Amino acid sequence: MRISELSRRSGVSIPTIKYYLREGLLPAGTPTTATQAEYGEQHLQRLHLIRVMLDVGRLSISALRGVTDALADERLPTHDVLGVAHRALAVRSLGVPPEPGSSTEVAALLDELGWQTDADPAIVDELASALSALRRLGWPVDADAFRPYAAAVDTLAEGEVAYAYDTSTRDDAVERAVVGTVVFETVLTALRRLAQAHHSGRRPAGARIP
Amino acid sequence: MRISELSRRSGVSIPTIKYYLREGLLPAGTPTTATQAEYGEQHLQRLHLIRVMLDVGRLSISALRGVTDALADERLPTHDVLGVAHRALAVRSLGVPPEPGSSTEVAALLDELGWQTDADPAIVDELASALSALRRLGWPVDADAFRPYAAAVDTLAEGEVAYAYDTSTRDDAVERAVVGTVVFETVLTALRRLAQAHHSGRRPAGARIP
DNA sequence: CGACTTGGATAGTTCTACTATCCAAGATTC
DNA sequence: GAATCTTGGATAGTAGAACTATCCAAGTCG
Repeated sequence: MRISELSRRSGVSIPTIKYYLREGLLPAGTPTTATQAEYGEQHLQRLHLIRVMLDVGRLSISALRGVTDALADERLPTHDVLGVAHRALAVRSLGVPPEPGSSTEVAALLDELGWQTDADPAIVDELASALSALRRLGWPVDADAFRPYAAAVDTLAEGEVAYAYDTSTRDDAVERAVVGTVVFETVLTALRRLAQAHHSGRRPAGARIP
Repeated sequence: MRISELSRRSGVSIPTIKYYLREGLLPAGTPTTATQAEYGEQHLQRLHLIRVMLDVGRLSISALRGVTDALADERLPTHDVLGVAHRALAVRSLGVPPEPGSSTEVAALLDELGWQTDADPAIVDELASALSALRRLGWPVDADAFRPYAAAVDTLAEGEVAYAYDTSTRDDAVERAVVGTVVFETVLTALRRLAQAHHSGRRPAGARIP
């Protein structure tokens, strides 16, 4: 198919597709003549993937490029591509600088849980940053406050990883991991807010502050 | 204190503070003369809150304004302010339009869980949108796939709501709810990613796709 | 043959979150 | 009390992100 059909079937405008091509998010089609190229089903799938990452996952174009670059590097084994993709998904500059010691505190908790703390120092820093932000706002919390949250996501993550690896090709595994991480993240947070509304509504009226 | 001290103590530049004043995120100080005003500790606290919402929570200025506007409306009881704040936090235009029927499907699940589905139709739509996005990418999922996620956040949300209401003033309760929702959301997703890395690392090498 | 399409390049737009500059009134310092 | 900040308020400018529009020469289709 050519670009106009790709645009029609994906719902993405031609200028935007050209933009994604320029940015390297979408691999170039196979050229048929000097000024024309052919696109396949994988381009359509990739476009859907891009839209989901951008719209549902709120990823930036540059984070997305990190993922697609890893996908494009044929030499990398699945596990490494997953790592790269995972790191690309996690890029978020921490606005609140972590106070000294908070990273160690978080790392100690993770050690205790048996999780590798060296896997991704950026995420550890993010947790430390969240902890520091809470303290700056006057919340008397330590890393133990994160324990129930860790417990809650542990089993979820196990199933997700199992599902990601349960496929035949490297690209499928990476796509599953990326989609699962991003989409189910919004599912998780949406459900959490609904659960909060549910429990907030169940509070007896007397417990409410007038 | 005057603006320069507020800037020094908060770490936010004077032009930015002026910007927040213009945007109505920060209430004006009490004017001492025609061209000067006095700011208090609550302004400092509000600035910290704003920075956490923007930096940790990735909220937009307009979403933040929704929260601060609700806080500023003295007539609203706690529960309503929480509702407004909650809705302001949830604004995210769903890029993938939900397919027909998917909202009903999600609503059915929520009903079964005993959660009010009418509380916030926007969040239900968001879940429906996520479901549609997954299907568009070829995942054979239905709303039941969300069940373990709902179970995981249920107890978390219960504790969070209890903590938010366990305070003396309306503003404190709202601040707790907002901070808790936003900061612990990043905690939750960061921990989920660490848990994924942990379980991915535990996979036997043979199970990895080359 | 002539209208339309294509890939590629370049420039322009919209939105968000600031940042810079200016100004007159007031405060501070000498 | 004069000279030098500082302040609050207004207005304009900036950087980055994610598109969007326009142009063009080469090629395709009826």
